[in-house]
Amino acid sequence: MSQHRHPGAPGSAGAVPALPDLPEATVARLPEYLRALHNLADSGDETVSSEGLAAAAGVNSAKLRKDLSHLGSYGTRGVGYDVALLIGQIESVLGLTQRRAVALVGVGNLGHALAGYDGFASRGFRIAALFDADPARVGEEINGLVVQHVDELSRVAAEESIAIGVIATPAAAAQPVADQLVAVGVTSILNFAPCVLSVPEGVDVRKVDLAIELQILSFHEHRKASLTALPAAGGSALTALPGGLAASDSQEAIGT
Amino acid sequence: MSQHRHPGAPGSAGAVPALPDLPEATVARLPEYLRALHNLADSGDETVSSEGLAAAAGVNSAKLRKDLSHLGSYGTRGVGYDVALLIGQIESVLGLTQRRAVALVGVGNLGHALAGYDGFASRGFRIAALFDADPARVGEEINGLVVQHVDELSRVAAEESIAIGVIATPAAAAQPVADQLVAVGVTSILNFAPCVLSVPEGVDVRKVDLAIELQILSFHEHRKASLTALPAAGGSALTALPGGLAASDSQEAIGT
DNA sequence: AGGCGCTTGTGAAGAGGTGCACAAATCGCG
DNA sequence: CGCGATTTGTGCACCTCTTCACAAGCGCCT
Ligand SMILES: NC(=O)c1ccc[n+]([C@@H]2O[C@H](COP(=O)([O-])OP(=O)(O)OC[C@H]3O[C@@H](n4cnc5c(N)ncnc54)[C@H](O)[C@@H]3O)[C@@H](O)[C@H]2O)c1
Ligand SMILES: NC(=O)c1ccc[n+]([C@@H]2O[C@H](COP(=O)([O-])OP(=O)(O)OC[C@H]3O[C@@H](n4cnc5c(N)ncnc54)[C@H](O)[C@@H]3O)[C@@H](O)[C@H]2O)c1
Repeated sequence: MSQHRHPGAPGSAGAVPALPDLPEATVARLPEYLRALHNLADSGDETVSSEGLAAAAGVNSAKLRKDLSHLGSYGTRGVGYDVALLIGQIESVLGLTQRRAVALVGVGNLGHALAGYDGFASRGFRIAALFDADPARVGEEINGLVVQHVDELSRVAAEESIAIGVIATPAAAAQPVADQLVAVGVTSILNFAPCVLSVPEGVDVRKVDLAIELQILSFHEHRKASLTALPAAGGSALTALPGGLAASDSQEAIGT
Repeated sequence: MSQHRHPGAPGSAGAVPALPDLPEATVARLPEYLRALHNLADSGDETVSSEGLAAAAGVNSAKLRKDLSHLGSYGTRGVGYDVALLIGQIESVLGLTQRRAVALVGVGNLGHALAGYDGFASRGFRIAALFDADPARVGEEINGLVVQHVDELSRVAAEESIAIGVIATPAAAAQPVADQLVAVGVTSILNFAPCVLSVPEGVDVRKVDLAIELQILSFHEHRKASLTALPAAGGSALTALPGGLAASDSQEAIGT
């Protein structure tokens, strides 16, 4: 879902076990498990079965068990998993034992929302600095943080030990900003701008594009509409239009 | 990456070809191709090779060709793809020939940013209504739209033919809001709240959780730090700590 | 007209992920 | 102390997705 260049093995090709080397799909689900576990802990639950946790995380229980087995987690047969222990395990694997410092670049419409969001703090992150290129924005205070000019990035990155950069600038500025982040040593970037970033090997980029999400939903909406419209019609009109699909797409599923 | 329940075949199990039935992975990439194509079109390019488009979209060229072949797209061997034609094809497949109406529920911190974002309009969507439960927020005008009380949802959904619902409320309110959306006929939901939504079959839910994205980045950051720290150390200290990983995680990759 | 270089479309192999189904392990209870 | 109920961990088969490699097709140049 984004750019990842993790070669199969590190430099030394010997029998170094290294990290458990989780499947990427598992890594992507661990945070969801973690969130569900925190909910359970808040509810006072001390143990949870794979079935229960799977339901809370919205996945298949077999998948969950396999995921947890990958990180060598010790559940107890006949009982389930110890909630507190599992939270610790997952946080450890995800590297959340330390609170990572995040730098946010681009404090506009979206950047403001991100900067003002307190949900990051409770999930292992600390927004450590805000940057913008617009002099009018520099100096503004949001949630106790003062927006700094992007030229300060180099200095601040060192001071705050920035681990992750978040880009919320217009698309045109995203690549230069990414280059700047990489230049000061940031190796993880979360990009909200709708564009592809080119970064050197070893730097991870994840992208969030809301319009893409909507367009994927649109596809399914479109497909659902076609399916409900066809069975009565005959199904031949559609295959006859390879390029421009059927026109019966105005009522959609509203009123199903 | 979210909840999808699309059974293999529709009701009639006959030889109805129905829609091309694209692989889900392909569907997820089409919007990216579309964005890249629009950029090319703006640059005046009339044709593009799979290599060129793949680079612009950040994917492998073989993958791109296979994706496009799935939707029966006609490129020209020796030349490439006609940009304008391909844009039309993809928009048609994604159901973007009509501008879909989006309802946004929860006009808080994040909701404000979404409501004020003009990038949706250029990508096939129209934010048609804003809702909130807070009486203090109702009546506020954002970008020409007035925030309405969520109780009006039923009436407005019918009037505006809402196709997609976006949830930007606190997690606790997300499920009730989803239920309300489903009740008024919305079959596609984009959820920003960090929680699992339960919806009836036939309703598609996609989820965007920024904290999860950060946590995935954190994992890779953590892993990279371990890898650079180990080769010199020896590699045994780590396997001896199944639960609490190595402590050498303070310098990270900063200064690599 | 013919040949040459370029690019698409695709078969096939490989890699990765999913889910079933069941053996192994643990607890509680009689 | 043994037994049954329960739940984990995992081998295996299936499926989807990715990637390679190359034949087929197209346009251009001579
Ligand atoms: N607002 C949303 O809801 C939303 C939704 C989806 C995607 N996005 C994307 O997120 C990005 C930001 O959106 P927005 O609505 O906040 O835009 P915006 O114009 O409101 O904010 C962009 C900010 O980035 C700053 N900026 C520009 N160049 C910069 C640079 N080189 N260095 C540092 N800062 C710089 C600008 O001064 C501005 O403050 C855009 O790429 C947009 O497409 C936004
Ligand atoms: N702000 C961010 O950057 C950010 C980032 C990641 C995730 N999120 C998530 O997005 C959601 C919204 O975040 P936020 O920062 O905007 O929160 P917020 O509290 O600022 O806004 C929530 C809004 O939802 C409204 N609301 C509450 N219950 C409602 C209901 N039943 N019906 C309609 N509206 C209702 C509230 O009145 C409020 O206006 C949260 O779930 C949050 O975890 C936000």
